[in-house]
Amino acid sequence: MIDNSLQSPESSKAKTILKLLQGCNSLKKLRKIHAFVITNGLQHHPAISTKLLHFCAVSVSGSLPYAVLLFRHHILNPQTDDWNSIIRGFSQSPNPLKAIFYYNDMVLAADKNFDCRPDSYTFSFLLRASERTKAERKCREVHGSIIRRGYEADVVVCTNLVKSYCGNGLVETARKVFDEMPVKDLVSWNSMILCYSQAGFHHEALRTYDLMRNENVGVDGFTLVGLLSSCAHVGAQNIGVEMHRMACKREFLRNVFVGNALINMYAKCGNLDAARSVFDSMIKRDVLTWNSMVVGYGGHGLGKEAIEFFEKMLMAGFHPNSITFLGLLCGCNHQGLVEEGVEYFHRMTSKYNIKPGIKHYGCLVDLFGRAGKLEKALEVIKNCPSQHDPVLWRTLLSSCKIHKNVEMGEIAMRSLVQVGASNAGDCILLASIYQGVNNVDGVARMRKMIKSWGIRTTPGWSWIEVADQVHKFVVDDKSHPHTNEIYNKLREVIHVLSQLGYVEEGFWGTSTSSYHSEKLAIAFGIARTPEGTCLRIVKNLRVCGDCHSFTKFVSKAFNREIVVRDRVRFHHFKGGLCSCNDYW
DNA sequence: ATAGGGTTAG
Repeated sequence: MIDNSLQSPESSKAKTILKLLQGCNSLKKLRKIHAFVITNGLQHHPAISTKLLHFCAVSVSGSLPYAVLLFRHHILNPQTDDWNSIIRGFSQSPNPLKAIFYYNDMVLAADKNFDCRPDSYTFSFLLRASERTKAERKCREVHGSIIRRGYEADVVVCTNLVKSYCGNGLVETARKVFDEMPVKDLVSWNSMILCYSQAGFHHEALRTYDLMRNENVGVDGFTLVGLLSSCAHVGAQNIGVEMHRMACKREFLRNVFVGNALINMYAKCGNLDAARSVFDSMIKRDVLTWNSMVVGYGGHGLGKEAIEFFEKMLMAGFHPNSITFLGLLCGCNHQGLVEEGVEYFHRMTSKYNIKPGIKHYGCLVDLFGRAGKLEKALEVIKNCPSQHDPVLWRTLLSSCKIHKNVEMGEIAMRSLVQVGASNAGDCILLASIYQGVNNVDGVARMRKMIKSWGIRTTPGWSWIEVADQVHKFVVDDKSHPHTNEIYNKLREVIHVLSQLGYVEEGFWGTSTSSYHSEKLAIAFGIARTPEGTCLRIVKNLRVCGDCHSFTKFVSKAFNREIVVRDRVRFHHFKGGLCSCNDYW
């Protein structure tokens, strides 16, 4: 029957239809073609129905419901290709679970019909579906099927498997699959690196690159983007510079993704000049390029520059998005540009139709709070759609600490308790507010609260990059292989500083014998880098008053520029002063 | 005929 139809005059019609399908770019045209197919009795012509199905299921101008219709009624005996089309269609649809259902049907059908066994393509689509459904059990099931059907050596299938496990939060399992792959190509390596980077395992990402280098699979733009993102997160500028060199050598600089990632890396490592020069050298830019600069300046507390770039961005014809405004507002915050910040906050909605998110409200609360307009800050929280968010109250609480406002601090604390989100950090904040006004009872109450809850604060850590190695320290860290050297150096540094007037501040006025992680990192940096080298520290919490003062003294006494990136912003220490003007 | 990879904020 098939052969007959190809021999008959209808075969020329079939050819026409296939050609029409190739140029089809809308559902409307598709319906016309389909009508033509039916009037000519060609709906069961295998080449045509398969092509039609593929188009409907996969093409952007196709239609998945239409594909289902074709699959059910026109394709009498679906083959692997047909199943693949429908599974692929659903795997990228809003309902990826259906892809898995179709796969189950396919397996049943394959018991009777040899022509519709799943192949490596099927598994690629299926894995994408199981990644998107966020069902780790499904992912494991699919893994089982892959092994049973003998595809565990297929590079593409395994790369998808790695991605799928990672997407489901099973990074270790993904790594195991990756390690067991008999053949790994450039894409597999890139995927593994990107997975780590996206999961926040930045050191693993960088370590994986070290392994990759020995494998002769090369490097491309994708590799660099993943690695640069991790460099940015851990503040590894030396490695980032190495990537930059590589990008220049291989002409990856035309690649917008690479350029953006470079700007971000330099900005996050505290080197805005380098970020700027990458920006200037880029031939093509997009919103992310501009955002990276605005966010870069904003994060450094350079509100004026952030605004300047924002205005340039508009003139260049780019549309700002919610991230642009986050950078802009952040810059206004740290420079105390209250009027400007408020103005941009309103313009965000009125002119650009961007709904402010919780972060934007947080910026506004911070903007008022930092500037001492605590009533205004409170008003913002009360008028905000998500006024039960602990982050906003916590922001207000820290503003109260800056301005030593007990009453407002208690309001913020009460709200935190009310929404059931108060933690030890909040108690410490309020305690230091009490401490500031010599309210002994208050301090004691907070101490008791922390004790009775038995909650511990987030452990702090600091990173420093010395000679292409990132070293991590926690409070009173003794795990570093050169602990003795570091502690000796630190004691020596403190001795030098104390002769210049530095006094160690204890927690709540008590003397303390503990060393915060950044002190250890700085001591290590001084011990291990040549004089004059800039030290770059990244830490997960805010800088405390004592460490801030310590770092200022170090920058002067040891003639070092020190860049500290804390959870919120950058501090550039130089000659005994900090770029934040002691306001952070 | 049909496959796998991308950066900001959090």
